[in-house]
Amino acid sequence: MTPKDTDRRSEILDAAAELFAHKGVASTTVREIGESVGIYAGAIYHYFPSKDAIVRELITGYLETLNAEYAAKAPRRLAPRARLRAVVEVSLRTADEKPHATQVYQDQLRNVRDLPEYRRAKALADEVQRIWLETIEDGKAAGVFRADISSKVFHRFLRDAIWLSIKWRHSGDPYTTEELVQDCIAIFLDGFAVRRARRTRPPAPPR
Amino acid sequence: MTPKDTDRRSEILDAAAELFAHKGVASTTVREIGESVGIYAGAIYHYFPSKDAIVRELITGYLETLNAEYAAKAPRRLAPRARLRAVVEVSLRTADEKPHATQVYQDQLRNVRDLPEYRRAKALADEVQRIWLETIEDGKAAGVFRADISSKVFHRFLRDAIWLSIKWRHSGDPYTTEELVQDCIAIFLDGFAVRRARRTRPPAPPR
DNA sequence: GTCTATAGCCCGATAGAC
DNA sequence: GTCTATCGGGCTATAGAC
Repeated sequence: MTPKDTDRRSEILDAAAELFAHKGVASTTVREIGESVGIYAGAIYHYFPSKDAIVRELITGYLETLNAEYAAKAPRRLAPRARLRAVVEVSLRTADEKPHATQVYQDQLRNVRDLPEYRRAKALADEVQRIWLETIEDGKAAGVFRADISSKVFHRFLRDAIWLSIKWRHSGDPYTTEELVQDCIAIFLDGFAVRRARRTRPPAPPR
Repeated sequence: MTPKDTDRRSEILDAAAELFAHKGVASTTVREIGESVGIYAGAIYHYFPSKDAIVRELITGYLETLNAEYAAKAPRRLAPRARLRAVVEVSLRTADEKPHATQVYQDQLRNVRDLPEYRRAKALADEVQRIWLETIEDGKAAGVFRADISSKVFHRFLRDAIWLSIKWRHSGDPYTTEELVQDCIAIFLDGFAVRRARRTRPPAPPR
């Protein structure tokens, strides 16, 4: 495959991602994808065997990046609070860098997770969940997270809040990802209620 | 309109809601809606002028119910913490009672909020948001909620966590709505971290 | 009020020229 | 590698019989 092919391929992938994220996969036509990169619909099929193959590649690529980033930036040796912060930060930064793929993943996974073509995507998604739950369980075992709330419930609340943040951010906000990470950790770990008795621990160091 | 008409109409509405929620609006055909109530596609158009009119009625009905319940169960005279709890509880119970309409609303609102046919739905959605923000701002003014976190950010996190809970619940869980409300309030107000210094206030009274 | 039948349109995907 | 042209099919919505 020549470099030109690679360029064109990823051009198509990017254009499709943007359309899918904006209008939904079902409502986006192959013709529209072609138009937005300046070729005819038929030519798309020179690079991808089907429309669904584009969706699949977007989702798989997103999940691969996410898992690689978790492994690099949120290793198990970190203290639970620091590791959870790292997991949150990686998730938000990845959503920042690949907002369209993130959106497509969230919109589509439920519809496709049981299809045999998506076996690999499902395995990658399961690994993401495993890392989240391990982080939470380790924190409970260390006594820094509350044992009276189910790990799965906490995981889902936090994950959903993070996922959906891509729908209300990027509107030209001055609100940075770093601020979002801080607010996220502040709310989910320390709560929105004003504390009667101040905690003795200093705030988490900036990174 | 005879009672039989009314029955048939809401039968169609319910069947459509279930299909829309499960497969997405775009991927659900009018034929399928007809099949699931035992009539032909053409007959649907005797009750609704278009497929979109069904979607619109579902969304508007959901938002009307939600606003009415807020007014009844979460009046402004409640203390901020109690009112926030009531808003959360009403939101979760309404999602429980109309899971399909809730899902359709969440899936569709972004796509349709600027369409003139959805002016009324948008106004109702704006009122929902106004109540949430008022509750949060009142709590800040009373000194029971943290002033260092943006009300909008907190609102979005909490709202998204609640909304998405319909996607992972109702799987025959023994986990009740009441437990979910409690966990939700516990996490979002008091945080998931173990507290070094115990709060002097007793736990919120059950209702 | 519900049926059958179909108009009219757009879709994903393919074939073959260049 | 991209074009033009088109196939086969599914869609929403309509028309007219009963």
